[in-house]
Amino acid sequence: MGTQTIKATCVNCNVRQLCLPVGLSSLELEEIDSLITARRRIKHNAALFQKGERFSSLYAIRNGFFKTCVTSADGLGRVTGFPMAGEMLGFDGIVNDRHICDAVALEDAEVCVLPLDLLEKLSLKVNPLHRHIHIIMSREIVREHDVMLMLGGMRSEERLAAFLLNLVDRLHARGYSRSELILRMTRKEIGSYLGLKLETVSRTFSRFMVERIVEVKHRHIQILDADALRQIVDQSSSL
Amino acid sequence: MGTQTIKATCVNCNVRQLCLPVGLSSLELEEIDSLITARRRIKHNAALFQKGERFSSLYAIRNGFFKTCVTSADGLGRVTGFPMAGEMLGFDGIVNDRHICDAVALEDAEVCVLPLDLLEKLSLKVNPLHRHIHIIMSREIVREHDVMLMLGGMRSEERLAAFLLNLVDRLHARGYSRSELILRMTRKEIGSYLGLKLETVSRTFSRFMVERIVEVKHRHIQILDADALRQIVDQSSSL
DNA sequence: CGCCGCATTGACGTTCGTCAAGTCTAGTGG
DNA sequence: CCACTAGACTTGACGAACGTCAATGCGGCG
Repeated sequence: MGTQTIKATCVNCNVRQLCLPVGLSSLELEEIDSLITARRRIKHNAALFQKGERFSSLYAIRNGFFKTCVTSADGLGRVTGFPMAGEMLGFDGIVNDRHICDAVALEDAEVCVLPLDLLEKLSLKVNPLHRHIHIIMSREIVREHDVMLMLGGMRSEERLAAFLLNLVDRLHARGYSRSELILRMTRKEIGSYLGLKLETVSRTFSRFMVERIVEVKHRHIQILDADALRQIVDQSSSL
Repeated sequence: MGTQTIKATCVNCNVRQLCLPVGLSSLELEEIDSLITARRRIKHNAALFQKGERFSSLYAIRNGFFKTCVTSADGLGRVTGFPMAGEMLGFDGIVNDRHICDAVALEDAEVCVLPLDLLEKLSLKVNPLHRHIHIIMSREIVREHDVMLMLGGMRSEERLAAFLLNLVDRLHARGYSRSELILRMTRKEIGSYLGLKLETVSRTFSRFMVERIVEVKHRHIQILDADALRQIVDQSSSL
């Protein structure tokens, strides 16, 4: 089993164009590699971290697909995001030194562990890194911003259309088709993320099928008319 | 008019316990003061920055009350936050070098201008500052996180209750009453923030009055039963 | 093969949005 | 000082969108 011990580095990572090291020189890249103290494999349905857990590190997803969710007191939880390979997790934990949500793998996954204090030390040396962290956090702020706008002002069709377009765009940036995708999450999880009940998600999918906008076969989605989806998103109601 | 030129510094700022300098030594505090190149006075209804405007600086609110909003294509906009004295603005602009929303003063206000590149340079010298920026951005991520949960899963009463409690808490941290407040925004702006129509906001206020939970006289709010409000928030519907 | 979780579909109820009328308030100018 | 007005707010009647409850279908896994 010697092949299993091939060192996983940023250099041989297939999402290095999307992840933390974008725009760094190969020298700087090695510095980052040196800071990654560990990688963790997370099995399907296992948690990378959980609400209340002590914060110490950020995580970069090397491969796999996650959901972030809060499992509220009443038992049921709410999904707040679906991060995928090349994206970073854990920023919620910095402010109070504890994570405020769970991160659960929706398929077997692997992440790079980035201890924040090491990252901060390193960014004293590697100058672009400094700005880089700010950019990634700003991106997360903007992402949540967009979700807020969606949740506050869109109706079910608009939400689901925006959701599908967002997913397929991000997948396309990772080399996948821009018209086909496999959903890694249940209708309930989609609904939770979109602020809808699972039945509404299901009905809306059905409506899209009738209108020949998408082809839905359980979790396999084919986008037949991306322009129609974009049009639906754009007509998002005022408020 | 000599008194007008008194230098405004962090040292004599009455929100220094809440703002960027928390936890810094007086020496470090002076460093921060040296980095604040300018202060800006923003008149009621004027914009501190606007969507599309080039990003260069973060802003710390010295006094006054703002709303952040996106004025969408269709004319009407959506409010995404109500930052107040001691809080920071502008993180949305870092990622794409342009602001993605407007920041508008809801009363005459004054802000400290913090150019990001100077801030980054300074945090090479002043070590705690480094972590501090991360904490403040993390706080913003968590704040938006909470808004997402509200917008996705709460009904009108729960949203308004959460809104009032949040406002009064933040005002209390600034030395104001924990049971009385003056709303600086219209019903429409509240509704926009909460994902509700202004009529619904008005009706919900009325219901709270009937139940003797709050006393509402236009924009003057008196909280009669904070526990009842907290109870309403806690029973937020599942999903 | 049978079970169980996920998904779809239908009938019905609730909540909130829409439309509209009318009130209140602060600000303006005679 | 007061009438006038515009904008903010309140309230009511109605309708649309989504949630709720329930029955049924489907597929994967032991």
